[in-house]
Amino acid sequence: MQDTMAVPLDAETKVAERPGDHQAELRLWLRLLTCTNLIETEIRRRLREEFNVTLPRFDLMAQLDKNPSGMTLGELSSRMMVSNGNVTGLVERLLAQGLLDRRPSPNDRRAQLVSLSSDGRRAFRSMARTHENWVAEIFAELGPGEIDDMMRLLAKAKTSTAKAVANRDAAQ
Amino acid sequence: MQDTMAVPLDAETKVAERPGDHQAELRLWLRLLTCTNLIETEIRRRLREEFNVTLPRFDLMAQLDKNPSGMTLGELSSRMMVSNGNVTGLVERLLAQGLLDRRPSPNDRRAQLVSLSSDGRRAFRSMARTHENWVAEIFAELGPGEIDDMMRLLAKAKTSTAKAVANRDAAQ
DNA sequence: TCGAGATATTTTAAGCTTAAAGTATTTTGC
DNA sequence: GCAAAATACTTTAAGCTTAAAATATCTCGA
Repeated sequence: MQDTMAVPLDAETKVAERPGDHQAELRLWLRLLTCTNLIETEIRRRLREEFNVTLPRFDLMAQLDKNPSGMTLGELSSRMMVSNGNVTGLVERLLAQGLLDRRPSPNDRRAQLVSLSSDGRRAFRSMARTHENWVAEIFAELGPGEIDDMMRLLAKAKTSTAKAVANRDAAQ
Repeated sequence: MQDTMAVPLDAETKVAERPGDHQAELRLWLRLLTCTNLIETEIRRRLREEFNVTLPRFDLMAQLDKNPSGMTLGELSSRMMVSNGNVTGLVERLLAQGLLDRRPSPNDRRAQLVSLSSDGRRAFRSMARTHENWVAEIFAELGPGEIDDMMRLLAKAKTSTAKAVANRDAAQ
């Protein structure tokens, strides 16, 4: 029978061949999204309540902490996977708070380099230590083996998604 | 030695006792967030490009499709896990598009019932079928066993998070 | 029944986010 | 060199999101 033949189909073909019957994947996506949102909401709430900071600002500061020599807005944009215009606004607000320093790029008059100010670095280091403990608390019930399993499964989901994105891009 | 004693500590205590050394959890959270955002961005893009609809509007319509007799804004708000004010705006925009019907609640003059209009239902059914195939394509490289594993791990992460949230709430 | 508290919703102010268009500068190919 | 293309960034308009305050209505107990 057609249905039981071991024809090697690529993932895209498999999906196209069997419309309907994707409940398992749909439930997985729903659960993945719900779970991630649950954690993200809690972390946003704690950052706001304990440090009066937003998650995007925290993330931007984390990038700068890893790059002490400074980054351009374009580098921040691609590392954070957000638009250029988004970074423009975030940097403005962090500069206004005195958490960032800004200087012109020595090579390129279009670009500017931003880095953590000493206040910014001090604030970030303190937040990061606490943040790490929050995350550990949130995942406390997962054992080391389960963490490894999840890392592996997420890596696979990521490459699977990348292929779907590539398929879509190829089809215009 | 203290470090090797098999003292039964609950998750919260374990975290508090060993500040630092939570790299594995931190990397897991980063990967979970990145992977979910990758998928979410792709789905948002396809919804916009193929159907000119946003993810929040699609989600709201999905709730109404599951509840054909209509829902109050408050029910929508709690099912979607977003604020009341958020739902007010989404419903306004969907009404303006002619995708929703609205009527006063028969019991409660404060509340209103919204449901999909016939246009809305037709549009949603069409989008939902395609959306299901997108999700299947995105997770195509995961086998049934891997989907089950991930479902189980996410469920565990969810209960673990719920406990962390409860801990935090208990501490004010 | 009356008033206090609860509930359903809206409004407001602030911030995040994007796509698209615009500006300034640099790079590239001839 | 110089024009065209690429790049770095900003601006704009639109939408999403929240917390907090405000409004309207309902419920419940004395």
